[in-house]
Amino acid sequence: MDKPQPDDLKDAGLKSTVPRLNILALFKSGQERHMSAEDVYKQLLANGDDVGLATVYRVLTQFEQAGLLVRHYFEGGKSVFELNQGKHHDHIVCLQCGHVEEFYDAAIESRQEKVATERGFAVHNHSLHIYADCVNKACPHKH
Amino acid sequence: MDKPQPDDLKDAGLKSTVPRLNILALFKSGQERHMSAEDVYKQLLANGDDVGLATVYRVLTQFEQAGLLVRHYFEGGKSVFELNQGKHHDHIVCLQCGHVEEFYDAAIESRQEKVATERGFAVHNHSLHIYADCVNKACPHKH
DNA sequence: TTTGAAGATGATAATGGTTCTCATTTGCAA
DNA sequence: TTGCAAATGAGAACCATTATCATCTTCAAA
Repeated sequence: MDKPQPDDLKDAGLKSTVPRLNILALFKSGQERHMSAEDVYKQLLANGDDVGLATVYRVLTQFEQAGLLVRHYFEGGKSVFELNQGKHHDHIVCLQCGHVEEFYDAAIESRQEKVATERGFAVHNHSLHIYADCVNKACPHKH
Repeated sequence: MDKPQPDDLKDAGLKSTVPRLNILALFKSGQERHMSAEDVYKQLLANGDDVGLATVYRVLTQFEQAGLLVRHYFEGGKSVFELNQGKHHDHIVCLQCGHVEEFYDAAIESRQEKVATERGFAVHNHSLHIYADCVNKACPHKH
């Protein structure tokens, strides 16, 4: 199941509409894992899909609430979305080319939980963003 | 040296002006460690200082660049500043009352560095935000 | 398959945080 | 005290995002 199924939407309690199918398809295409609303909007237009920016924002938010997408608040103001693959991970963001790399470190995860509970907090979620520079050659990553 | 010294500004290469002194004094007063531009603006007005919002934003940014303040991008859109005390730390933010608690965990820090360098990144900085609920009684924290 | 109403869309206005503009004021070295 | 570069403040401008609302779709029921 890589191609968008109307069921993905149905299961999320959302009507299966053209904009929603297109947006889900875009994320599932995997070309770009992390996209802002603007990115999605432009990509859809480039694909010839006629969609409104307001709809993109709405759908992105709905998908987030439905658990289809995960939203990230990176530095820079605009939030970025990625397909929810179930498995949590954190991010390294290249300050030069904007490339986002994902990682998961069990030790970090467990220490976080420990720190929070020790202080009487019930963890909801967390975000760990490492801002760095791609070190080798001229940014091995895209753009 | 807890009261604002003109030298703090001089050392940062900034002219010693009334708004800058007031803003620095506010942070050094320690009443509120984490404040948004709006928070600072309102507090200054409440103190009887006549300042413009634009100036607050400008000064906050200058202080950040000068290393006097540290800026945080918590969820919620607006950035928050705190006095730079030299020692890095991360944050737990209560989703109910907005209370911010600081912590430092050496294990987490070193694992982060490891993860990043392993992937060919030169770490610039990072942000680790744990979003949680104060677990005991009705939010032991303020507001 | 047609139909109708709830729900979705999209153009645009509105919002909220932040930055820019520019005329006026201030800090400070000479 | 003076002169000017730097700083300030009021308001316009900006940008990402959300709200409004008239029109258009989806989909279940007939």
